[in-house]
Amino acid sequence: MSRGLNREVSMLSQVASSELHAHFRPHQFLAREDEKPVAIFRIDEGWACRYRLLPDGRRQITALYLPGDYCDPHWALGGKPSQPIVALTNVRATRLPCVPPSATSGEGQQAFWRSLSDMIERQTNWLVTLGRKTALEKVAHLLLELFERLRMSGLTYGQQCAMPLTQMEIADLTGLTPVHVNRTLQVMRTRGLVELQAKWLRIPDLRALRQAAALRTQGMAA
Amino acid sequence: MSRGLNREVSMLSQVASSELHAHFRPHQFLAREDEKPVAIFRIDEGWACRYRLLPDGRRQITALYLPGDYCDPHWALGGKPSQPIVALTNVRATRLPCVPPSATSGEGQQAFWRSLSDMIERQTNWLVTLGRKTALEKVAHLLLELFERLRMSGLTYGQQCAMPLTQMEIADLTGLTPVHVNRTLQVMRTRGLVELQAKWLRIPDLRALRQAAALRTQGMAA
DNA sequence: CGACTTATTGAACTAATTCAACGGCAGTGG
DNA sequence: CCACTGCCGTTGAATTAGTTCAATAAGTCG
Repeated sequence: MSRGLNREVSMLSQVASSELHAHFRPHQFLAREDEKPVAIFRIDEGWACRYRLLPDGRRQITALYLPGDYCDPHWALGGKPSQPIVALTNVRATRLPCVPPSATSGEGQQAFWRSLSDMIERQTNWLVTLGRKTALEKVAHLLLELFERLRMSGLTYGQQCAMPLTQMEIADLTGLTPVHVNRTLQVMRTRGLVELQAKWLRIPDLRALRQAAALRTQGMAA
Repeated sequence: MSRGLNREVSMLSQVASSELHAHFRPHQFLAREDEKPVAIFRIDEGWACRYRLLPDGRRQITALYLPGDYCDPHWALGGKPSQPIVALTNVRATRLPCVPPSATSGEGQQAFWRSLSDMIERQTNWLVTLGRKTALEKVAHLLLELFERLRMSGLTYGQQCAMPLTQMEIADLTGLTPVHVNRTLQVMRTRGLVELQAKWLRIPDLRALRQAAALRTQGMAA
């Protein structure tokens, strides 16, 4: 999924609306801002993100969608997409009906609510990180979250996982500049916190990285 | 960043569980971290907030609850409070049963879902602000959001509304230091963006403040 | 008043940004 | 094949937005 530049003949971004499956190439939109309530996608393969662009070009990515994620779950609450969603890699996704919350029940919906709940929780954690943490803590948080989310989906291999993000994308996720992301990653590498090369991430010491991310409670000098 | 100085009082924070109404004084908890799923409160009067504290004392406030808000709506999705909620002023609140999403319908629930949806939307906006905006934009965003939320509840008086937050609380909301909040407010005052004194906020030019906040360019056409 | 919290100001400092340049690598096109 | 182009990662130097430390004023409340 990382670099498989699959040259597709069709420039159509979506298959016919009656179809369940869709796929997208990097930079293609899964949803546009203020668009009509389209379907909700479940990502089957690849990465996507939601973001907002400020008038002067500053960009902040506000959610990352990995395989298994719904995209975007909170539309089911009645909102319209207020931010575009774009593919970061090649993406395979499944189109799901956009159900109102009161009309839902059953097993699949249970998973869906949990997914929404998780997204809110992650989002809240990022408020703390963006508001109060240092560059290194921010990047550590991101890489750790990626690894752990992928691990939950069985997409890690020992201490490793795919990491297709460019440093500029990492910057837009962490609220830093690409240059500073670069320098921060170098520090993390020399400290042995991460190994990151050729779009693969290896985390030698998960505990140390958690410590560096200052995520939840941890013992520190009193 | 705000130093430790965590002086949350640990008095009894709730009235008897059979009662519908509860009230809290500043620094009292409406909910504690990782507590059992208690009731959901609807704030009837006063302000409260949800926050996270880092081991070294840095604090980030992750949600602000104003009159009319549910506290916290996303618990209905099955999560437990992962962050404490504390009263910022005197608070009157109504205790509501914690309903599972699948068992809900009707008029009141409609409002509840919209409330959750709004909270997610606001939270997403804050990701952008904390990640990518300048100090002045951050503070402008906060004051603007406060004013517009209070206006929706009929709690504004012309161009004015209550603003009980201390500069330190503003700092913990915007991810700045209290000192820098002070200086930023002074700049905003001299630019005529806000008048702020004696816990009252006046916004002479709403449009100018919106501009300064670099929010989405759209008047919220009441 | 006295104790405390909050607001304000100055000066030194630093984490992160900005600007600019260079090298590698992949895709493109002759 | 090679040159060309664009993107991405890397590095250096100068700058700046925001922090930190410290001290003083101003409000609040018993």
